Amino acid sequence: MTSPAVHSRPRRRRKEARPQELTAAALSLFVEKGFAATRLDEVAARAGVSKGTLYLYFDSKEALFKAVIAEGVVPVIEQGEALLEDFPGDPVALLRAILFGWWERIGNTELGGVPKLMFSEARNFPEVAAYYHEAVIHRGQRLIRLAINRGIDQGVFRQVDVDTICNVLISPLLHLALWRHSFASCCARDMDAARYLECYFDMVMNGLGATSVPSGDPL
Amino acid sequence: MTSPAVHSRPRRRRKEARPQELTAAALSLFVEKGFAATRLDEVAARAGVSKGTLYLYFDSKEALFKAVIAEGVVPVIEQGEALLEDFPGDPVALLRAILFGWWERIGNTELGGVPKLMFSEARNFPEVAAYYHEAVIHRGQRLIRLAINRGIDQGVFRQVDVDTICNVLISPLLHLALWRHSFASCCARDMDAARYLECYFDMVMNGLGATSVPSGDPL
DNA sequence: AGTAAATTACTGACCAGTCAGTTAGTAACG
DNA sequence: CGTTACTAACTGACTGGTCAGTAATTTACT
Repeated sequence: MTSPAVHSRPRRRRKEARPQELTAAALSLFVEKGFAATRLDEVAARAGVSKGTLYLYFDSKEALFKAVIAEGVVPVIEQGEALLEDFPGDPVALLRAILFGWWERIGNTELGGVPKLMFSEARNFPEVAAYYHEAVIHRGQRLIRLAINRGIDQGVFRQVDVDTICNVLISPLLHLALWRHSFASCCARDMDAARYLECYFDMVMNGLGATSVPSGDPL
Repeated sequence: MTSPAVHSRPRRRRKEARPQELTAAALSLFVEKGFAATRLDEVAARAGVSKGTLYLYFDSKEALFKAVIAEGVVPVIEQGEALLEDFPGDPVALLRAILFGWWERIGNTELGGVPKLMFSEARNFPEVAAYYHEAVIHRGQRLIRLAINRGIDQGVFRQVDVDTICNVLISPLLHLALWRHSFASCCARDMDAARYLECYFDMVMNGLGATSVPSGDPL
């Protein structure tokens, strides 16, 4: 037989671990190069298998996309919901925990590229977009809404249009994440994240008319 | 404007008007379908010519992209700079004019799709991104910065991190524009723009500690 | 006629998805 | 423990379609 280098070919059979390995590889590449520009050959190669194998676990490129979201982002939302469930601190600390937690667990990780991915591809893949909207956006909005409502009920925040302000509040965080995965690569000065976050949160608390602004870090 | 092709053969020679017709068609399609998903055949067809003609005026798809920005967005920035030059009102009115003007002239028009386009493609076309950053983003940031500085100088706004807050302030507007060109298509409820803008501007003014008259420390 | 403007037909690279074939692992038997 | 028989994981060459960019040709205006 042809017998190519036998030494470095593990070529194990790993039915159990494959899907996670593939979605992890796909996440990296999608975030790095965009969905359209990522070839399935590359995804497979990074996961250490061939493209054919990828198709044993996922029906299509789109199905892989959906799996990336389900494996990567949805669990973080669930963590957030758990946090809200039994949070000890005041509403300001809660809101800070949610917003800064988003940054730490999504924005400032590889997952921070997912919002860009979704904005870019929502129109091309409406089914994936609908799933993301339901499983991530909607639930994320709910988290912020509940935190603000708690603050209003306690008289810590002034009366605001809660449904609308959820989207305003998350905007600067999304913007920072989008920036990092687009212009930051090619335009010299990166935004200073810590400075940006403090400036942002300070303005938001003033904007909400927060009556007590603790400086301690809840996370 | 153009005589609507009476089936037989318009096939006129219109060297002067072609570039604008082509960039206009390209803008529509890029915004509608994304850059990668837009075929040059379509762009040419919408402009009423063939693909070969397109290549008489633009060297490549990327060159067309750049032209779309130069023709579409840059002039609006120039308008903004003219506005700043001789604006009669107070800093609050100026900032409102800039931010709401952005929405009216960019966000709420076809051009509102350009930020999404840029975030999506910045990494794939670093040269275009660099041009956009220099000709649009940088100059836009400067507009907001000058307005805020004017407010701080007059004691109308509190002291803030001006360089950073420019990016925070534009975020919700970008977010609304991005939303409209992505999830809005497939997820039932569109955001109510007027309501969103008022809620946003109200929060921002509170966040900046805006007062009509210079006064003592509000906190 | 001469030439600028535009069209049409073509090329070559690219890539999602397929499938006939290969190999790693495992069980059954001696 | 070794051999054989079997199965499921895996492979990679191939297909069919797409599309940016080019070249040959035709049309319209002076």
